[in-house]
Amino acid sequence: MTVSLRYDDGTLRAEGDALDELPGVEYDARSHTGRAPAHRYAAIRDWLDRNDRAVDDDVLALDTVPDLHSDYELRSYQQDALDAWAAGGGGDEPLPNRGCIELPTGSGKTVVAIGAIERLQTPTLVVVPTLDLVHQWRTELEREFDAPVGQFGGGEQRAEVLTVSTYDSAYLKAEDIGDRFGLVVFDEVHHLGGEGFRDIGRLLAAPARMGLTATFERPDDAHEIIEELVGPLVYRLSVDDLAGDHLARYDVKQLTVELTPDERERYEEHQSTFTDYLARSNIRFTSGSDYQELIKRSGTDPEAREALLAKQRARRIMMGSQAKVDALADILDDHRGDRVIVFTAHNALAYDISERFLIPTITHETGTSERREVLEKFRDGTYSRVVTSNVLDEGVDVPDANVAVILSGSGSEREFTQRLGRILRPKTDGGRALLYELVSAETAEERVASRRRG
DNA sequence: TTGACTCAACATCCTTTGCTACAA
DNA sequence: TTGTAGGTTTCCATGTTGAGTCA
Repeated sequence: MTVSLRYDDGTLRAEGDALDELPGVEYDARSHTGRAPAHRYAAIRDWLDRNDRAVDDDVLALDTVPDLHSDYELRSYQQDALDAWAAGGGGDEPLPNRGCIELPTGSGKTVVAIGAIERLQTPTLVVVPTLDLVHQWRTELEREFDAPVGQFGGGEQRAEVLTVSTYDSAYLKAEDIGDRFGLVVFDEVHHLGGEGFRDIGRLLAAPARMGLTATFERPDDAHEIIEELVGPLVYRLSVDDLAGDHLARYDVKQLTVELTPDERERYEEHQSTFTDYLARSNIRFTSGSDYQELIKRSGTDPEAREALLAKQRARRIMMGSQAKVDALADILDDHRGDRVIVFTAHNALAYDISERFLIPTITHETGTSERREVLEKFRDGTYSRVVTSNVLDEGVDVPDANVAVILSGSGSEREFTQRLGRILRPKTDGGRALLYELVSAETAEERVASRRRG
């Protein structure tokens, strides 16, 4: 009656009796073997243990770990988050050491993971979206633990007891290394909802899983898949919960500006090209995904294509209106002594601002060395202002500022939260941070702006 | 090691009105 | 009656990143 479990290239192989009772296992009667995606390992083991079934478990191949001890003292909310995670939660049969934690940028998410590593004393894989974060995590882990730290990504492929990987490299290697870790930490776990990246979660057998993010929910509802792969949201604090204690207090000022008559005319023309097409072709946006229908049509229907292009042009006008640039001039004037980051939605606008106000700019076209130089000079005070598009939203260690100006942006709540996070590091003088949001009156931007505020 | 390139993957992209079929 | 879910699978454009290749 013994059930034997093995890891086999990203799946679990089960042999024995009554395999069809096991949760998530597909039984093949001919070969008398069962198969399940590797992420079901913890649930299957849990079921077997609860039903007093004998198990020959050879799934994990874990290296022995040195004593993983960190001197870090968790803040009370970090401790609460760690405890909630250890208890698991949600669902009918919650599994321990599983779940996602939502904490604002700058509140010390890394430290919660370090606490988990120390508690479990098991080989751990940390998965992060960018190489910048790979380096930050390596530095952190090497400082906290007396253990070698390996890396997947950025040209290195070396596994150690503690290993940091990009999502891309984890995707490529998951099948090979899926049995070598007892704990996996997904930093910026919302990425795991991506169509391809979710396979990483499926192919790993690690029973303990932690997801960290500042914005758990996804507009496409893929966080439900994340809950299945990592665990439910077990702990959550918002920026407002920590403002004043561990993050700076802040104010948001929304400034409404008018289009010039010429801009207004062009905006209305493009916008109506778009809406006229919608009316004519009977397209209704009853759900968010209906926009896909329009995009699909534009592949074959020139009018649909023209409608979309017109919409693009209208967006560009409202997002980069003259009045916004003028308002920015006033803001920069009012904040001569402050450290200001200006955000735009389009590179062209970022370059315009850069030229007009002589502010250094960072976009994805900025090379690594130049980028490093600009950030370094912003950090040491040589520059007090930076203009950027979407580059600094996530995964880059950006020096603190106290004023942010959103000249234009998408309706994404995530983008807004990340941009706000850039100014929330506690101020030495206890001062408040200030975020300006510029919105063109009577345009679709009013709706966009309200959407991103949740 | 670096830099320049290509490629693939991911994310956002949206209007305010009310179709159609089916289940509770 | 009322409320809720609903077929299809791919991609107009822009921004961003990591991996891989080649010099």
